[in-house]
Amino acid sequence: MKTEKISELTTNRLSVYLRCLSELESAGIETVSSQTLAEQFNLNSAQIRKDLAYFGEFGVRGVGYYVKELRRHLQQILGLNVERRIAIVGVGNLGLALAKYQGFNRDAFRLVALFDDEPSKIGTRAANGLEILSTERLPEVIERETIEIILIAVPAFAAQQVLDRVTEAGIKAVLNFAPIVLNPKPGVKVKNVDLSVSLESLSYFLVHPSEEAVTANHLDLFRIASVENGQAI
Amino acid sequence: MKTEKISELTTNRLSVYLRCLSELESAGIETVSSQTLAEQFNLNSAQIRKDLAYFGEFGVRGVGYYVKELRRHLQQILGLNVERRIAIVGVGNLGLALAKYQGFNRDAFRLVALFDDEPSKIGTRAANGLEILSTERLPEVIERETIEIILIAVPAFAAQQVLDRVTEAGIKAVLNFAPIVLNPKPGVKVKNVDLSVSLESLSYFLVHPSEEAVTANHLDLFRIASVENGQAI
DNA sequence: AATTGTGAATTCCTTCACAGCC
DNA sequence: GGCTGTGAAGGAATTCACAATT
Repeated sequence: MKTEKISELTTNRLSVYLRCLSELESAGIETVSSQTLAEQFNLNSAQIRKDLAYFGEFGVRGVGYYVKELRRHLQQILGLNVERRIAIVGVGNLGLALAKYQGFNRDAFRLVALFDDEPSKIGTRAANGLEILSTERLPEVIERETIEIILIAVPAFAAQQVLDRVTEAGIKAVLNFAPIVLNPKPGVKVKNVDLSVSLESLSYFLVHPSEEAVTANHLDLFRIASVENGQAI
Repeated sequence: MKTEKISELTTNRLSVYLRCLSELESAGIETVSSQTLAEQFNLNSAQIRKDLAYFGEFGVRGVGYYVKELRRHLQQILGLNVERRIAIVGVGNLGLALAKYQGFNRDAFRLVALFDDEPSKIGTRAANGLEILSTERLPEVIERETIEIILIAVPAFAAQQVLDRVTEAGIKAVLNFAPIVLNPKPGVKVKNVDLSVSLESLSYFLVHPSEEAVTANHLDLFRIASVENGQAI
C-alpha cells in the first residue's frame, strides 16, 4: 500500500470495477483476472492491476482476484462501508428525478433532505415523502442530519451561492448539475455533471467523425451495478 | 489550422469556453484575453490558447479575442450552427426530467421523439406534448426525423440492446445515463453520465480528504450558458 | 501455466517561456 | 505594453514487458 496521490480517473474506475464485481458475485463467480475485467471495459489489464495496487496486494499470482474479497476491499476504499447521507438542493425536474432515481447504491447513499427557494414548493412533499425545506435551513439541517454530500440542481445563476452556503455548513463533497464552473474553497471537492458540455462534445464528434474509434469511456461519469426491475430509470 | 486529433478534454473545454463567451456577449463585452478566461475556470491561459489554436488563429496579439467572432467560430467548430435533433429512449423519472430540462441550448438541440418499452406508456404524451413511441419504431423514426443523437435513459440491463438498435439505424452519437459500460461499434461515440461513479468517487474523497485541492474540474461534464428564469432546472 | 505487481517505456496532456505581432 | 501562438519542457496517465509467485 503506497501513499501516492490517487487520481480521479482511478477512483472513477474503482467504482466501475466495484459494480462489475457485484455482478460477478451475484452470478456466483469466485475469481476474476485483470484480463477478464479489462475486456469488460475496453481497458488495458495493467491499468486495472495498477489501480488496485495503489491500495494493496489483493491478487494471487496464477489465480487472479477473489471476487468477494476484492469487492469488500473496494467498498472499503471508496468509503461505502458506512452510509453516506445526501441532500438535493433545487427541486425542479432534475432534482425530482434525482430524488426518485433508483440507479445508485441505496445502501451506501441515503437521501435525507430536499431544499428549494421557491415559496410555493416549501413545505410540500415530494413523491418519496420528503418535505421540501427552505434553503435558509441548509446549515441547521446539514448538521442535524449529518449530511455529507450535496447535489446541486439549481439554475446556473444560483449555484455558486448554494456552494458557498453548504461549504459554510461544513460540506466537503458536492455533485453539481448546474451548467456553470463553480469555484470551491480548498478542501471541498466538486464534481460536475454538465449536460450541455456532453451534448456539445457529441456534436463535435458528429462533425469530425474521423477522429473516433472504440475507446474506453469512463473518463467521464455515471453508472449502475445490479440489474434493475424493468422500469425505466 | 492543424489536422491533429483533438482530445475529448479539449472539446469539453471548448464547450465551456463557448458558454462563457455567450455570457460575455450578452454583457456587451467585446474582447477577452486568454488570461481572463483562464481565471474563470481555474485553467492555465496557455491551455486555452492551445485549445483554440488547433482550429485557427482567432486571436489578435496585444488585444485578445473578439468575443462575438470567437463565439461564432466555436459554434461552428462544435457543429452548433445546424440544429441537432435528439431523442430519448426510456421515459422514466430521468428520461422525463431530461425531456423537460431547460439547461441545454434549445437552438442547437431539438428533442423530437421519446421512446419506451412499457406498453402502458406507449401512446401517452409527456408534459411537453411528445407522444411516447414503442422502441420497435426506433429505426423508422430515427430515419424519418433525421435524429442524430440518442439519450439512453433505460435500466442498465436494457442499455446495450438499445445501443445496438440505434447503431443499426445509423446513430453515431449517444449519451448514456444507464450505469453500465457499453460496447459501441467503431465510429460510434458514446459519452457516459454515471451517477453512481460520481457519488462513489465523492465518497472516496470524503475518506481521503488530504488529496484534495482547488483544481479545474471540467474534465468530467455538464453546464449552462445564460442565466435561467429562476426556476430550478 | 497462469497471472500478479511493477519498473521502464511510451503516449498524452499541461505548463513554461519567449519570439512575434498589434 | 500586452497578448497571442507555439516549440520545448515537464508532468501525468497508460501500456509494455517481465520477474516473481502460486
